[in-house]
Amino acid sequence: MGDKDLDTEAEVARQLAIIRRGAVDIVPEEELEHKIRRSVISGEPLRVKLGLDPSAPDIHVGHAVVLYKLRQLQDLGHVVQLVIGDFTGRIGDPTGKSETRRQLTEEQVQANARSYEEQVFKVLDPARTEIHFNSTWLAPLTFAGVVRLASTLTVARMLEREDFKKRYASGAPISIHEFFYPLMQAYDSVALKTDIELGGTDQTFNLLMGRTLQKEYGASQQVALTMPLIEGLDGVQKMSKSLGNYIGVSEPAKAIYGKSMSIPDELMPRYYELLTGLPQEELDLLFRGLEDGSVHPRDAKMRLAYLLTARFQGADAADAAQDEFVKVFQRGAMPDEISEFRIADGATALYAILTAAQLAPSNSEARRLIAGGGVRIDGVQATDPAAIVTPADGMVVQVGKRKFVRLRVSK
RNA sequence: GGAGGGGUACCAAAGCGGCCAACUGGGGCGGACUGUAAAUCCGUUGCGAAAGCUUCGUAGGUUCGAAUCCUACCCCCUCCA
Repeated sequence: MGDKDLDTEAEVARQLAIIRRGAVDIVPEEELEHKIRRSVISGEPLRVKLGLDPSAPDIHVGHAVVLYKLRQLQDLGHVVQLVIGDFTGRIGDPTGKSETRRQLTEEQVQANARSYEEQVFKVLDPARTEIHFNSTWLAPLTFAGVVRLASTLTVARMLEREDFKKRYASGAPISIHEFFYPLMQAYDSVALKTDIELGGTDQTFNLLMGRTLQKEYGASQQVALTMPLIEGLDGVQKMSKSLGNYIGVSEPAKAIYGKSMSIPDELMPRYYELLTGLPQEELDLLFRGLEDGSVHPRDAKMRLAYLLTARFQGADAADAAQDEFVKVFQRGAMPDEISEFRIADGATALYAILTAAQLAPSNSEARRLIAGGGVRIDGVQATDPAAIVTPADGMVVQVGKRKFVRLRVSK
């Protein structure tokens, strides 16, 4: 074996190690190794696919886990194929939700795609990213083509999929067309000659379907690379928009910072591992410090919050968010910037002000908040639900720990 | 197609003629403690300033009075075909 071969093998091993880090599963791993070796020798980058749902362009930190992995692959010289599922989105995701997905217009799809780009490029390298729309190859399929697609697998095989299995077992309805969702996603891989497809562990079935279908169509089979689904702010449920336990990558710096600070301590290592990209040695050091008590969990979390905020909103914004956090929550002072609310001059019921300024959803709720001691005016607790207040220009009304509004009196 | 069971607030789940705006648990919100963590404790959780008004699958009916009884309809589940 010559030096060149040694170099090649070292490079293959290096890439494998990086790709493996944090991944739940690589199926099959030997194939990935072959693909990498071929790529290293030929200088041809691997094509790495990620499918995106066109209807929900709100990327949160949970998605970022996968994006980070993609970024690592890009840094290894490979190319990312983002597939906007504009066609897929039209027939409904088999999530078991009853409401039928509404059809998106061309304009909406385009707008969502742009929104995706903006968010995704906070992590990905645009120079190594291709964006595709799967209507390009799915829309022209004839019925014969569709039948051919469908003939590649059996109902029993489809029912291996967890949510189908459950719904079938429990007697919940499964529409035939839902079977096409995995098929279409798999066909994307055929059309794009994908080498590796990424996804959360919930995507395992779909990713493997890609392999099956590629084989059916005589193409080289992709490797399925799954990443963990990260828990949301509550520390229990998977991060998702519908559960409201997410940190959105486009949220204001303050929100990203604050939400990060509110995660349970137990979740910290996971977030550090999956979202910060810090070197393993540094993580080990940190985790050891947390265990033996030499690092205060609060400080570790502040650093995490800072890293996340800086990643998605820039270092300057992260600095400001951290200063603000220390000021408002650790020292109990007022934030620098408080949104303003215009109010007419003259005595008004406090609860009415809260409702009008959207600090409370209804007058009844506002009254409860006051009675519960959750309302402050210029830092002074107000406890009388029937209180009448004469608003002064600049007066700050606060609900709970984090909601502030400055009153601006219009004459 | 046949037989049975069920639809109650964000979720789960009591209530089965007045004491029910509806037990209880979870979740949410607020307070105390703190590190906007966890755990714990307390309060609160339809709207309305109030009087009161609208809620218990939908629409009618019985009654002084219904989430509770009757009728029709819709939906779900279990077993059988």
